[in-house]
Amino acid sequence: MTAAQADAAQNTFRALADPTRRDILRLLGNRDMTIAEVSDSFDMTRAAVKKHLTVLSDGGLITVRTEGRTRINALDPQGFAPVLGWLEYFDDFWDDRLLALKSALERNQP
Amino acid sequence: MTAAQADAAQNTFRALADPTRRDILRLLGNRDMTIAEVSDSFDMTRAAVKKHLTVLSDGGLITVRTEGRTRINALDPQGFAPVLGWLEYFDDFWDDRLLALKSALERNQP
DNA sequence: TTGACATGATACCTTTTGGTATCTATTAAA
DNA sequence: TTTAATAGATACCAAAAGGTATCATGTCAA
Repeated sequence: MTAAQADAAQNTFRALADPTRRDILRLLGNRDMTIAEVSDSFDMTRAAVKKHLTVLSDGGLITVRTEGRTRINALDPQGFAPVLGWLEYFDDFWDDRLLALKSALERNQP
Repeated sequence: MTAAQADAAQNTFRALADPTRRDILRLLGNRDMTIAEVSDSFDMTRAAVKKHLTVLSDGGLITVRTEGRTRINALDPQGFAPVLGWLEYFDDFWDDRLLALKSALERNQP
């Protein structure tokens, strides 16, 4: 792994470490949103949400496009690649029992 | 997702957010190790490594067993389940192009 | 052009995090 | 039974993280 790739992975892992940011990603999985729209879902100031969006952008997990005076935040699924790549190192350890557990967890999620 | 599951996921994501801890997991993927053995691979005190191991244990990513006066740290692959489960929420977004990218990343990793 | 709206930027505060230094407890061996 | 090795616990420190408040900037509309 190159140094740049390692940094990218670090930014991505860091972005995923905060529960608010993970919730934001789920929101953006439903539809693109402005900062104001994202902020409506959280009990914090827009400035705080903006900081989270910046971290998510640094992690490559979202992209932002400007439309007039609004800025639209969109999920970027490719941003997950560094994490998936890192996790694959452990593929040998994931047996059928673990995959079953993973599926069970998935079914319990909203 | 229950509150307990959410907490477990948080502890796991937090454990993965630090590059030293991700390196420790890779080390333990090769073989089980004592704290002293893990410490040999890093330029920091055993106390610092011990803290990282505690965070990894809180995240469910390693288990510890006592043998005489040594404590053996071992990778626990089941600890990845909350992360894999969370990531699966985005499965719909992972198209062939992304999977190809993921494979490319994997090939470049040591 | 004025005014309202959507956002960005900065300063500041508190808590958490990653680290060291130091002390204590337990276990194996001479 | 000393003595050395392995590890846990605690206090402490600097830096980073998450948050608020405030001000500046750009854009649309009357």
